[in-house]
Order: sequence, then C-alpha cells, then structure tokens
Amino acid sequence: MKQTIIIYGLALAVLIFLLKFLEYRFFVRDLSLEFYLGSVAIVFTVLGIWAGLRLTSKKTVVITQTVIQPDFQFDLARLEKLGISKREYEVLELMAKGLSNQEIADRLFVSLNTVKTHSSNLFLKLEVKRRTQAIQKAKELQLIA
Amino acid sequence: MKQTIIIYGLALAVLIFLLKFLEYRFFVRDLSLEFYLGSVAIVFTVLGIWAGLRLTSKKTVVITQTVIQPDFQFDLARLEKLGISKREYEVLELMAKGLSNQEIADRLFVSLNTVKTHSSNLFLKLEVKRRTQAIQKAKELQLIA
DNA sequence: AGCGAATTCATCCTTTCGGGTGAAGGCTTT
DNA sequence: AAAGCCTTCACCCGAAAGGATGAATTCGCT
Repeated sequence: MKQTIIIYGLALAVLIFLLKFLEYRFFVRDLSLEFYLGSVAIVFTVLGIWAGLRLTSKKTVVITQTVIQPDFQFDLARLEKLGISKREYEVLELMAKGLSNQEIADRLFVSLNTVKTHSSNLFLKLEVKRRTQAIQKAKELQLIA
Repeated sequence: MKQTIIIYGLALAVLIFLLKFLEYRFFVRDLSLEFYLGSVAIVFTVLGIWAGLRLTSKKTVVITQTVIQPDFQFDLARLEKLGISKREYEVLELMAKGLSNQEIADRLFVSLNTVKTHSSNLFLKLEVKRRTQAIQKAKELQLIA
C-alpha cells in the first residue's frame, strides 16, 4: 500500500512537472481549456486504471506438467472450517513459494505489518509455530498444491 | 464490460456538465488552474481505479493443480553435482520437516552454530536465500520427497 | 605423512520472523 | 444501529534465521 502510494505520488509529480513544462514551453494556455482538461482526464484515467489493476492483480500461474495427477481439488470447506480468509490464503500461497514477508507485502501491495498479521493469524489457525510448518500442514490438508 | 463503459460514459458526461456548470456559475477560472486540474486529476483517477476494478474483478479463478512425481528416488549423482554433503543433506531433510535450527541441532546432537553453518552452505549450493526456498528447490530437484 | 574435504563450533552483526496489542475503516449480518 | 469479521497498519519486543569469517578436529585418500 505504502509502495503504491509512493509510486503513484512519484508519477503524479512527474506528470505535474510535465504539465508545467508544456505549459511554459508550448504555451498550452493558448489551446482550449477543454483540450487541456481532456488530456489530464485521459492521463489520470489511465493512471487510475493502472493503479486499479495493480491493486487487484492476481497472478494465476498455471503449472502445466504431464504425469497423471489425482486431481487436487480446492477444498473450500476445509478452508472455512479453519476460518482462513481469502487474504490469509493468498499469503499462505506466496509463503509456500518461498517468499519472505517483505516480498509478499510487495506482491500483494500491502505493508509488511499487514503480512505479518496475516501470517500470525495463519499460524494460529493452522496450529503451527513457523512458516515452514504452515507450508507443510497446508499441503497435508491439501489447502495448497 | 458494456455496462462499465456505459456507466463510465455517463459519469464522464455528468462530470463534464458539472465542470461547465461550475465554470460559468462560480467563475472557476478565477481559481488557480492548478486547483482546477488537481480536482480533475483526482476525480478521473478515482474513476479510472473504479473502472479498472470493474473490468478485472470479473472473476479471478485460481487454477491450482498438483503434480506428484511418480516414484521418488534418491538421486545421489545430483547431490554430488551440487556438492551437498551427507550432513548438509540431513539438515536439509529436517529443515523440510519444518524444524527450527535449534530442533535440528538437538536431533543431530550438534550445536546450533553447526546447523547454521550447514544451512548457510546449503543455501549457497542450492542458490537460494531462505530455508523455505531451499525446501522448494530441493523438492524440485527431487533431492527430497 | 600430508592434503583436502567435511564436520564441528565460535563470534559478531544484520535481517527476518513471530507474538502481543491496539486501532481504524469497510462490509455483512442481525 | 449494533455486532462481528476482514483487512489494513502501527509499535514494541524477543526469538530465529542468515551472512561473514576464522578455526579446530576428524576423516578419506594418495
């Protein structure tokens, strides 16, 4: 979250700079105000869409590999029984990929503290003490692949 | 999709109307251009974010799939190629079971420092940075079950 | 006997984890 | 409106993990 704001802020600064630059360099004021506003609107719409995408992007990596597999089915009932939320599950997935809390935070666009909260709750719900055990147990319970 | 575009268009129209209205009613031109632009930027950023969310929140289906390897066999050649020693391998195994360094030390009857040395060397040889990654990579390489 | 690898342990230091607590805002249900 | 859960974030603190380096001992092999 903090990172996203920072990036957005930087982009904003750059854009403002560009606008002022254009304003003084090419006398944009001479152009119609509507055109000016339109440009700004378009740019920020795109920026907004980008931010929106970043904030909700979820990489769905499909591992394709042959071999007969006894289909792993997403046991939602099991998740609910343990009271694991969607966000916590996302953290669990990334955790199982070997990412550090900071890396998970960056990927989910939340703060490190948030990830720590989620992981702590995860450990409680999975009744484990460490992330390595959480990964193990999650695999045993077929919560993750 | 279509609905989103329509709503976006309507919102756009309303905004334009509002802007023109403000412009003529309250002489917004007298306000600083920066303020005017800022408002537009903010509004369209929000609109963009909203649109981005609408366009992507359709359905994030997570396709998970397990891939189990046929029979696992101890590939000693692979171990040697990586230069992983017996002791390091033992540490790796216990590590993969979710044990802490201290627990591994107790189980192997060595000191904590020794385990840390082994694990550090393991990380170097497996070219990873954390134990979770080491476990992953070891499984990929079929070094462990 | 000697060389090299493996094993063991240590110290110092930094980073990462994890526990505990509090809190704010959003969303849902009652 | 109130209650409850989810999500987010913050702060503090201690434990665990990891990096760098040095060193002693043992073991296998020539």
